[in-house]
Amino acid sequence: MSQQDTSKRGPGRPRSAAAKQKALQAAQDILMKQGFGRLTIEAVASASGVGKPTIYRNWANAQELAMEALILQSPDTAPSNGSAPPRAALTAQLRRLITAFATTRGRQITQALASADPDSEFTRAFRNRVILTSREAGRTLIERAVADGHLNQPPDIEALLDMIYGPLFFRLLAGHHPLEPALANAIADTVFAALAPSHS
Amino acid sequence: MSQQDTSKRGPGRPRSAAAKQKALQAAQDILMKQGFGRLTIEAVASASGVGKPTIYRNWANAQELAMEALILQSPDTAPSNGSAPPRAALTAQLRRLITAFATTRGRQITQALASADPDSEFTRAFRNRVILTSREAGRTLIERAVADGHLNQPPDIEALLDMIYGPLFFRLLAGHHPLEPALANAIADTVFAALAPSHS
Amino acid sequence: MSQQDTSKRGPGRPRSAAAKQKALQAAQDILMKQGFGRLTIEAVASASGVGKPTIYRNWANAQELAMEALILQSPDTAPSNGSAPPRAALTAQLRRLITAFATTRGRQITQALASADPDSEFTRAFRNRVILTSREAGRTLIERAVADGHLNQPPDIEALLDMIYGPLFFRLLAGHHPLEPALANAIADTVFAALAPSHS
Amino acid sequence: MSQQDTSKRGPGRPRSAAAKQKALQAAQDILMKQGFGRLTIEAVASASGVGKPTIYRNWANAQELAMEALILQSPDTAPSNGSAPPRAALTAQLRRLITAFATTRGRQITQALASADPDSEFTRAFRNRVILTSREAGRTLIERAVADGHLNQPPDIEALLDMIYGPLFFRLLAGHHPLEPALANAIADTVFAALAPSHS
DNA sequence: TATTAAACGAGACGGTACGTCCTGTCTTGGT
DNA sequence: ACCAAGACAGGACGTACCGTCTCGTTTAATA
Repeated sequence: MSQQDTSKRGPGRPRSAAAKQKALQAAQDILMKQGFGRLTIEAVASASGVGKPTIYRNWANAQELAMEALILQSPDTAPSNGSAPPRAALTAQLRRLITAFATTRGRQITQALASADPDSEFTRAFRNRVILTSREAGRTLIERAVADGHLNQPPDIEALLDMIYGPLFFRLLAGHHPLEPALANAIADTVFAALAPSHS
Repeated sequence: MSQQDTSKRGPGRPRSAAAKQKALQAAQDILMKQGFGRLTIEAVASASGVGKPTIYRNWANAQELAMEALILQSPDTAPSNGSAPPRAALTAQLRRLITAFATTRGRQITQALASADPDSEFTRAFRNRVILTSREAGRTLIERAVADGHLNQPPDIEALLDMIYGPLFFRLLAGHHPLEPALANAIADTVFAALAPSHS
Repeated sequence: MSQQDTSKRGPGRPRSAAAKQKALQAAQDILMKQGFGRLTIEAVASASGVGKPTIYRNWANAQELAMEALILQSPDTAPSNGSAPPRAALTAQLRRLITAFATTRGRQITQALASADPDSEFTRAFRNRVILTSREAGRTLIERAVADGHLNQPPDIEALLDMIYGPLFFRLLAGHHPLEPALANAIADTVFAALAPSHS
Repeated sequence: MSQQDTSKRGPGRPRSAAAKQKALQAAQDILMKQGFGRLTIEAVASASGVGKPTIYRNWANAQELAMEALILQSPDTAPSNGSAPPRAALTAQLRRLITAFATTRGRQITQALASADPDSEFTRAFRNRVILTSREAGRTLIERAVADGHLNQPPDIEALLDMIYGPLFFRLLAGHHPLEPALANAIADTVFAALAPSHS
């Protein structure tokens, strides 16, 4: 009888969800108003009224806190709607991503990724939630298009996905070119041109 | 002739090239042995025997110093050799980039880009030297291939270039997949498949 | 009654008396071995193992720290023993002061007084503890001698006290003449000559 | 063309008295407007347009420069006018000193004396010019009064002089009491009471 | 219901690095 | 030869955060 959880929890006061929430809220505010570089534990503690040790109980350092705050700000990593034709679906998803990232948040995500320990559990979770969901949705989309005969089987799906989603982060990171919606069409067109079924 | 320069120089003792060089050398050592996060002005000053004010006279902060040190470490951004067939030339260039970036240096470059002020003059120079030379070499390569009839004219050359070079930085930044040489072939193949001349 | 204090203490970790003590000890050592000019916050921090911010939490600057260290070094500003005849008591007190000040400490006290903010609370405390206790003891001594008929009432007691104790600091400050025990007798004799009761 | 100019003058450019004067003027300005603590070599160089090495050629450090600037500001160390009765002459001299020192300058003189190397030649000169001229004038005054029978021979003239002039510096240094003109009378009266000829 | 262990806020702790200022010395080119 | 300008190595300044550690005060599960 699956009694939910064996409830192995020591005695004592449980962690306060409210404190964690207040800290996250303050972190989001600071990210928006002051930027990634100003997101210090001290600033969050003083802005939220939460004690520093409580923050350290929930996150190992400011990067982790920033990543969790950035995850919460994720507007909607919702993948493309299933029924649309594949090229339009991919274009639409990329367009949504570009719109979502072309703000301060996009830059902050690259900063978080660059400064975080790449092997930490938190970083993995951040990557999954913020980047890889879209990339996995893209994989699904491609695979379905292949199955439906709209595309040839790509020889290296991982490389193809990185060619689709990499340009966004490249522009955010290097800043050599603005992150414009037109990029979405160009990417989708190139992918579909490269994998177009033979005669069609 | 060759009057070189009329030596327009303000009064006062000129900056010491030796001091700048010592600081850069120390910065490179620290980058290699301790990583980007340990590259502090204090550490460079103490390791190089150069005074802190002298360092601040040459660079506004540790990021700029790191960027200049990373530029100097650039092994060879030499573009592809001209005479090879275009696809092989692109593959070779990407392969060389991947080899050069798959070390600590690649990660450090993303960290520098992510943490630096994107509008600073120094950042612009860093971008040009470290990233855009390769990207521009790619542009030349593509344009020549188009002119020679090996490729169709791409509708958006900027997007195409970002699809070629973006995946490298994407993998460095997000770490979801290792930066392997096989990526070079996959990218080049995809590009040439997408832009293959009509009948072929 | 006299409920002493209900232990009014704010929240948070209380200041560490040990840290303060270690800093003071190091400050005293530096004063003795290297002099007032070498008493820097950095030196105290590094010699005592106390963090700089902790030092700044207790003292606003090196002068204040120096003053507190000098107070602690006060050997004994104990006033003269009551029962002696007044002139001998004054001579003895001056002699003790001269002996105590004719060392490095005397010079350091003038340096501290000269360099400190004259209106700060700390300076006031220093003045009271190091200088004015002796001066007030002198006042008591004079007043008792007047009451006992050994002296006439001086017209300006403040000026008289400064004539008694000023010469010591004058010599320490200007260095035109060494601070010798003979000065004690000369001062006491002059005072008692000036205020000798009429017929005597 | 550049005919040498055989005007007999030592080789090389002569030292500029103007530069020294400009530096001293700037030092005085800074002393008046910003105080002793702000009198740095850098500030003087930048305010006066004189190069730092030139300043170091004339003074070994900021204290010496401050002392020379303070000497120049000496309003009038003129001793008392000879013909007046001795007590009035002493009172008048003390009054003038008190007026001159009760400004910022008095405090600055104590700061200079306290911070300077007591054995340096410059400090000796400063002491002589700023302090001891008055004190020697006092000695002359006392000695003449003794010779004229207005005073008894003091047993320790050095101590007596320090009892006369010490109180001024004591008040400047310790700040326990303002430096008021009334002090002049009190001191003179005490001295003349102590050394009044026997029957009077 | 009382106990009790852990979480809470506050804030001090030892540190590290910051970026600035000043020191006293040393090149420069100009006069 | 001396000047101004200004760069140099060095070192202290006072501040900001780091991540850890007491404090005294809740708070809620357990006993």
